Amino acid sequence: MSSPDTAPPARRQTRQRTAVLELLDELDGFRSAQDLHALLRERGDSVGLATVYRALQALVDDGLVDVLRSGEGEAAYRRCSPVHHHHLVCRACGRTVEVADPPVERWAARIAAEHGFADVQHELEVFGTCGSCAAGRG
Amino acid sequence: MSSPDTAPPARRQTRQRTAVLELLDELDGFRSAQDLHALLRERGDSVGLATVYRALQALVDDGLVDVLRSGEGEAAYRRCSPVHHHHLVCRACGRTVEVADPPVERWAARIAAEHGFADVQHELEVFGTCGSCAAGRG
DNA sequence: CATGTGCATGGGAATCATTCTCACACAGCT
DNA sequence: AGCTGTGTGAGAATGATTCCCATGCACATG
Repeated sequence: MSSPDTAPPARRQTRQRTAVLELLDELDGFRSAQDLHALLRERGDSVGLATVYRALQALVDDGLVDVLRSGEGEAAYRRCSPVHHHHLVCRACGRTVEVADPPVERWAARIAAEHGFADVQHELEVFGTCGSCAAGRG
Repeated sequence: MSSPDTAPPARRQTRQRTAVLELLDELDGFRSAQDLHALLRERGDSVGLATVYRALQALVDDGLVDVLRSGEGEAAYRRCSPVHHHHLVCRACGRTVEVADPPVERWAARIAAEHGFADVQHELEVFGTCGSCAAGRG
């Protein structure tokens, strides 16, 4: 099916793209494109905002980064493992844990089949308050 | 903390809010605020766009309507049952089925507890192509 | 039923994230 | 070193959603 005839994107390695990926590697938790752009500026790795968006989109396409749409419609990005997984996110500090969920996978497939749906795909995110944040203010 | 002393909002019943809710009752599947606004106009129930947004937000707060953020950051609304449930949405025609998922509920709670997360909440949506859409191209 | 008070309305401006435009720069190849 | 096409950047453009604020209407009251 997914034939590799579509030539590989052949991403060109530029200072900007490297900077974005390196920044994501250092951070934990989801960050908005605007946040990342600001962080890059502080660092001195000045990159245009549009370029940050483009780099993030390319990374998402390549499966190196995951996107999460926050409640306000602001997209948040995070460096993630390439295997299918879901997220357990602290709504206070943003700390994120990747989790696998075999049961949910099967459940989704079964429910979809029962209703005659094909080509199934699912999105699952779990939000909560992590231990540190629940304990004290810090 | 969140004490119930905050008096109930005591929503005022207006022609506009009634129109929005009635429209949602007739429709199946998630619709964007802009769509709903356009539909109301066609119907003759002219309502300001800002008012549609306000009415929808109020309905969401009251738990009468569910929101779903589409890939493009455009919010979609749908009249839903007040009990906790998830959605099986056809990505072609938008037809939606409400589904319950006891196993996922438990799984989420357990995973969260294992990682020390409290006050857990989860979001799960399943997307696919429904029978009608998969059958013929139209 | 007449009246008063305040939330609701509407429309256009304001906000904000994201994308587009386009001339110019540079990565990768020869 | 020279070519060529993709990547970049600054600002304009787009589009959804919210804000502002004068006016309107729902609801309680006398």
